[in-house]
Amino acid sequence: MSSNGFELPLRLLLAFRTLIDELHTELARQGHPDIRPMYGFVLQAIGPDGTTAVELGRTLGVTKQAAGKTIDTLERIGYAERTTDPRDSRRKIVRITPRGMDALDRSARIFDALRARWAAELGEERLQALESDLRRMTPGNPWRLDTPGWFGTL
Amino acid sequence: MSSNGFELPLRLLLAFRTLIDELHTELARQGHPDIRPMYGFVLQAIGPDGTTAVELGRTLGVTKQAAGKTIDTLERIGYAERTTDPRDSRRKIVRITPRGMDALDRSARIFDALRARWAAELGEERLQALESDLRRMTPGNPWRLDTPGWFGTL
DNA sequence: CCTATATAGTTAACCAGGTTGTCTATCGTG
DNA sequence: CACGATAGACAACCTGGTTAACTATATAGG
Repeated sequence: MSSNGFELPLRLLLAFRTLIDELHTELARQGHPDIRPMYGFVLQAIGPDGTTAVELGRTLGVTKQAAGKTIDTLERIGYAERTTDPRDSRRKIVRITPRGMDALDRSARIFDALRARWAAELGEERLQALESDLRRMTPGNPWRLDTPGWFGTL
Repeated sequence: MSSNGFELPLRLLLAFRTLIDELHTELARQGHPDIRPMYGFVLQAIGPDGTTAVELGRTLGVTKQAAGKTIDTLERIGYAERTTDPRDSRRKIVRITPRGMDALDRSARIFDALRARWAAELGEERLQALESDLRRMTPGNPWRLDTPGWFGTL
């Protein structure tokens, strides 16, 4: 069956989905029940220095309006906040709140734990080979995902 | 960097997305410009013998209403059709049209070609190891994806 | 100095694909 | 034959996208 080209994409998706599901189960247990898969990516994309709606949209590969809506949501649930830029009053700097940082830190730790589980199951060597192979077959910068909603545009 | 747990899910998603993008570029070139990523999965889930909305929903892990909407779309663009079941007039059997079959056949061939490219790049042995590892870390039946829209519900 | 152009952000209308809840028609069984 | 279960359709709503239009501010040029 490994010669069936249909399986490869399916397994990649399934593996991703499995990891994300496990992450969110654990995140919910640790006090972040209303976080959704993409929020982690978005917070990561905002970065420690903050960003603006236009820039975030550019990073994520969506329109500034879509980025703005996402920021609205993140703000509403307390993971990000908008502040004005004193040097350009058109701009509003989006920053991650302490609660957002907490979610991000926990995500990182949970992902590490999940990776460790994979390593225990497959062996560190095989897992490193897998990661290296995936790195080889995918574009360089993993942040330019165009992810949020690209599967919605399915 | 391979010890950073964040990278694994990202690369899995990116790899999936890359394959799907390449598939659709090629599919568009071969006369199926308006097919969308999930249609292939859905057609696959419908299968050669047809199915019903309820059953399709069960297979894909979505509600029968969502399955019904998807069937509407597939019908509108000519990839599927509804026929009534003579033995149970409540049921409507959804069948793949010849055009739908054409898309499915081409998808299979394109996926095989993409897999061959991976094999050429990584070596057949490494690729088989990768597939086998992914199989080991994901649930058994790849069809029970819960895929359509799960990332929309992101 | 003052006008023209570019940029940041917001709002509105729409779309796709999901959800829940409700309703109708048909099947099948006690 | 009546009643419960099942198939499908419809409506209202949610989320996360899109395009288009508008406001406010910044900046460069004549």
